Parts: sequence; structure tokens; C-alpha cells
Amino acid sequence: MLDIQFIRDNAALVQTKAEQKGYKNVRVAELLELDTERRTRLTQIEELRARRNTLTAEMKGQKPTPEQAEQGRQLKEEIAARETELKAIEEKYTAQMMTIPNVTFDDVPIGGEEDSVEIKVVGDKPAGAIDHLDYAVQRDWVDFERGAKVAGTKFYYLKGDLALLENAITQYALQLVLSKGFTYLTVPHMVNSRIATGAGFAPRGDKEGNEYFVEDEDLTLIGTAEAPLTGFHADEILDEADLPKLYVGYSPCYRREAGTYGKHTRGLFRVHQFNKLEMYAFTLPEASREMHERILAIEEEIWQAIGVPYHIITIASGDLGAPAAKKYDIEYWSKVDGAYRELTSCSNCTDFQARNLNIRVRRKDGRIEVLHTLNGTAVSLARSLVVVLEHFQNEDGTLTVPEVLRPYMGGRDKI
RNA sequence: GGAGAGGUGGCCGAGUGGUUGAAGGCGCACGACUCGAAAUCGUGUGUAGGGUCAAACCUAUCGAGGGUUCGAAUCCCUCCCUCUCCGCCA
Repeated sequence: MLDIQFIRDNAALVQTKAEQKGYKNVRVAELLELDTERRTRLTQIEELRARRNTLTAEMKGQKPTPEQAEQGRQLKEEIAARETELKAIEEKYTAQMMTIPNVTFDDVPIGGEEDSVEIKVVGDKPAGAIDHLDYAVQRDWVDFERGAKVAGTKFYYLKGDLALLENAITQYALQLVLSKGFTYLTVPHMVNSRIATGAGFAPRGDKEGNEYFVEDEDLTLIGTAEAPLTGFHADEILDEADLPKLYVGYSPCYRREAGTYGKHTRGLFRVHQFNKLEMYAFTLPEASREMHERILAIEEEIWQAIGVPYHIITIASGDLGAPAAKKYDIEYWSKVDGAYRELTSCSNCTDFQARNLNIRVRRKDGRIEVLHTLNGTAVSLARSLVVVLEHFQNEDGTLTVPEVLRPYMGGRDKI
């Protein structure tokens, strides 16, 4: 959530930015009324408490007189009654606070998906390739039919060399990211509701949500390692000297993907479960913008090294999630579709997630403030296989192993 | 799953009804000493909200929520978590 003080000082801005993100239910004015109401009542309660504290201090160490005891009892009742009223107001206040998305940076394009801005193009736009699914099936590298039998539609098995190739991509990307100073973490594949919502994921019962939930437990299956990585330092105060904290987490990602149909969901492009290496950074507030560029650069380095044409877009406001202040996507050039398709993504969430989960930094001068968090895809595996299958397929049905991956494929140059 | 122990400040750790927001230590900040540093000594140092030009000051906070009491870190109940032993198990 946002800092209430910031909202008070920038009410119009917060309202506008929320609307630009497409959040129609945000009512900043209403929130501020609740805020005022809440503070007024809180002050009243605090006065009553002060009176109670004075009273008990007077009778400390001695038996209270009947009058004092009676006065104390009355105060207790009045405080309890007022607290009940306050609680109801605070619930409404908190609910409103949760509806307000992070404020976007001013260099974020305004508009919907089609308004995202291309900021860089690398490589050309070759055409003509066999669809990745057909190609993989013909080699018996993927089995969606058995995936459906065992779990359901959009579940799959990877077989043989393609499964090994997934592992090679993971290993290559991991080594590269580690060389940039990141620490490898394996993570819980489920998180509790506080961490899930704090990181910006939909709560149980949200029909729009993309999450799977565990029955009878306060657990959400993660849709990305971003959730447990965000929660890693929850409720901690980190030392300025220790920042930035850079982590790379590996996990399966579980997504319901309800209601997503059509061509772009064919095969491995959009599935219920895939593996992903995710970069995550905890930074000083003034350092997050630079870190965002750094994470993007690492993503570029990976795909340049593998050898795939792509472009980078800055995501427009209406296509941003609540926590993000700015997001870049790398989209690879699809030889099959003749269009760019989403491959990786990196977001600067500024202090939004960190405030939710109480992640702070103690500055050198002793001040404590909420820090900034960022996340970025190192590699998303199922989708990476789509890319390699499209770009490295050969006429004889074999697949050339991208050079940088060969050390992780037993030195083979072709599979 | 069963039995027991426990959850206190950035960290460790005292504290079983009222001078305890919390001893002591570590860490950190500042100062002294030093050419400089280490060591040593001194002073300060929880977090959040309100208040103030700034202070003073007020409120909350000892895992979470409820209860008892004039008054709760301290007593009672529920839940969560951690540790030890047993059971089970990759």
C-alpha cells in the first residue's frame, strides 16, 4: 500500500495515477474522510487512556479507594465502547487503502496494452518456422495428452532432450546471474495469505485471480518466486551498508490461467505450471531506478548470448499491476507468429510491497525508512523452450543447441 | 500426530500484578585518546501514531487475538510459530 501521508499530500495525483492504471474503484476523497474520522476518534480514545493511566498511577502501590475503582471501571467501559467504533472505521479505512495501486513514474506511457512504448530493438525479424508444439511433438519431446490425463488440460510432460535443454537454460542463466552478485535461493512453493497479498497477489475468493489455493490451509501456491522472495525480509530492518540485497530464486510457478484461450496460448506458451528463475532486489529508495536498468540489462544479456532477436517495451499504465511503478518487458521475435511475444518482465515496485510487508532500512544516520523492491525474470523455462524451438530448429528436424548452452548439454551442438 | 519447553528492543538476554519502555551485554552513532586505526573510556540509542518551529508531552507496543483487574510483559483462554523428545517419513 501507499504511505497515508503521501496520499494526504498528493490526493489528486494518487487519484489520477490510479485511474491511469485502470483502477475504477479508487476513491481517494472518501479514503481521506475516513482517515480524518479515524484520527479524530483515535485522539479521543488516547485522551481517555491518558486519564486511565493517570488514575492508575495515583493508586500505584496502595489499595484503591472505592471511588477510584469506580472511576476506573467507568473509564474502562467508555474506552471499550469507543474502541469498538474505531475498529469499524479502521476496517473500512484499511479496505480503501488496499484498493489504491502504486503511483507510476512519470516516464510510464499512459494508456492500455497497445500504448506500451518500444524502446529498443535487437536483431532482425526472420520469418518461417514450424510451430514449437508441432516441432516438439514430432520429436516426442513433449506430452500434453498424458499431462491432461494425469492432471488436466495445459499440463504436460517434457521428455528427453527437451527436458535436458530446460535444465541447461536454467543452469546457464543461473551462472550468469550469480556472476552479477546475486545469491541463489530456493523458496517455499506456497506462501501464507499475508505474504501473498503483501506481494500483490490476489486473495482467496478473487474470481479474477490467477492463484491456486490449498484447501483448509492459509496457503497459496506461488505463481512466481517473487512472492516468497518478497516475503524473505518481511518485518526486518536491514542495514544500509548491506543493500542492495540481490537474490535469484528458482521455483515452479502455478497459474490458473482461467479464461485464457486462443492462438497465443498454444503449447508451452501459457501453461498451468512452469519453472522460472527470478531475480529479486531490495534497494535503497534512491537506488531502485538504476537497479531496474541493471536487471533489465541482465535479461538482455541472457537472450543476446543465446542468440534471439527481441525488443524491449515500457509497459503502459493500464497494463501495470498494483505494485509496479514501472515495468519493462522483453518480447522475443516469434518466427511463427511474425510478431513479438512476451518473454521476460521486470518491475520496480518502489516501496509498495515493502510497506505492505514492513521491510525497512536503517540509514547510516539512524533514520529508518521503507526500502524499495524490484523483480525480474531471469528465465521463464516453458516459454524459453518455445523460443529456442522456434529459432534453433533445423530442416532435418533436429535442434541446434545454442552455443552458450552446450557446456550444460554435455557438449552436444545438436539434439 | 503425542508430550514437554519457549516466543521480550537491530541482535542476545533479565524480568511472574503497579516507580519496567523494559536490567545487562552486543551492535550502532557521537565524543575522548591516536599520526591514523584497533583496544579502552564517556555519552546516546526500540518501533509506530499524535503533538511541536524544535522540544516537552500524550498514546500504543514484550508472537496474535480475547478475558480477569482500578492497573497485565507478568494471571486465564484460544490460535500461530520455534525448540526438545517420541511417532512417522524422503
